[in-house]
Amino acid sequence: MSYSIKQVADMMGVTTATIRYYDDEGLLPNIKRINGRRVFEDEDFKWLRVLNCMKKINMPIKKIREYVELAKQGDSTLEQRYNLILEQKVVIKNQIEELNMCLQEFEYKEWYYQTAIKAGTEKVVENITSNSPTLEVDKVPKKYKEEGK
Amino acid sequence: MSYSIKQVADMMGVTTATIRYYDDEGLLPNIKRINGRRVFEDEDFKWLRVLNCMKKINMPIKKIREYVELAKQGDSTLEQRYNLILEQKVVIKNQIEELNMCLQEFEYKEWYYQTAIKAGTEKVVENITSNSPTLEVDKVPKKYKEEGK
DNA sequence: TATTGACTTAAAGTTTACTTGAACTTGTAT
DNA sequence: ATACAAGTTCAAGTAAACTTTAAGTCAATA
Repeated sequence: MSYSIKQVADMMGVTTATIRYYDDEGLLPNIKRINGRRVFEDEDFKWLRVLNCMKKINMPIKKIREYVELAKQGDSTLEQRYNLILEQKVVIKNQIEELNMCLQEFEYKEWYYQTAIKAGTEKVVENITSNSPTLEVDKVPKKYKEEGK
Repeated sequence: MSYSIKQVADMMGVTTATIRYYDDEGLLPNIKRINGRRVFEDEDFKWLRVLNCMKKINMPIKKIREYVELAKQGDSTLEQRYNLILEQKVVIKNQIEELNMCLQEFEYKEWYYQTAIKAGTEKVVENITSNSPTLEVDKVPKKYKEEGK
């Protein structure tokens, strides 16, 4: 089967302009063209799935392109790509952990508002609330920093 | 106890300029001043913890400010704030689910590269790989869309 | 044959979230 | 007394990731 840019855009939940932008940025190597139009094949979805993930974990386009460039160089970069994947696994796991902390905070807030709504005021709830200055800070740096450029 | 802008910035993992920016954007209401300097107290950390979470789930500043504005209006907005929290809980849960899908994809990739490295080439692994066009699309829209403004 | 709709490129514009710079104030240490 | 570190405001600058616009191509349908 083959797919138009619009079909792929819909599958990824973005606009066709965004797909073209990704292509311009070198994130979509080797996409077939027919009469100048991009044609996506089943084979291309292997990479599109990974790209989709990389976008979701907020990897910057520049970093995704680095991976693409490595892949284009073939077997000599297998180790590098493997390491990149391992690093990203750590990033994902940390993100999940942080989100779980946030979920807890929001579950507390849920209870907080339920209690306040019952009482008709939040004055009642406030003196129960903890106010110790503990903040959940990233174990891993904010977003992705340049690691020597 | 009271804390300087620098101490709070460090706790949140951002710069003092970012804290000032948040303040300018109305995300830090009622911060005490001594000689014009911001002074944070234990009480303020209740909100800072929530703010920290809202940032981590990528709530746009505009949306966070909406919540702050509601909170400033007092008990009459309890229901609205409760609903906002419930919505955000859904967002967090979806994000966690998506990240788990990504983790799986990356775990597959980990195996992929281990296998390829052993074989010395990825040619061997490629014909095992699935190439069906299934993409994990957001159940919840990309980021936060305007919900009627 | 004419129109329509989906595609194309290239360049400019927009949005968000900071970041930086310049000029100034204040409390503490030498 | 003087310097320095850490704070302040306000305005302008930056980076990333799209988004929009303009002008054009192409295949299929009325």
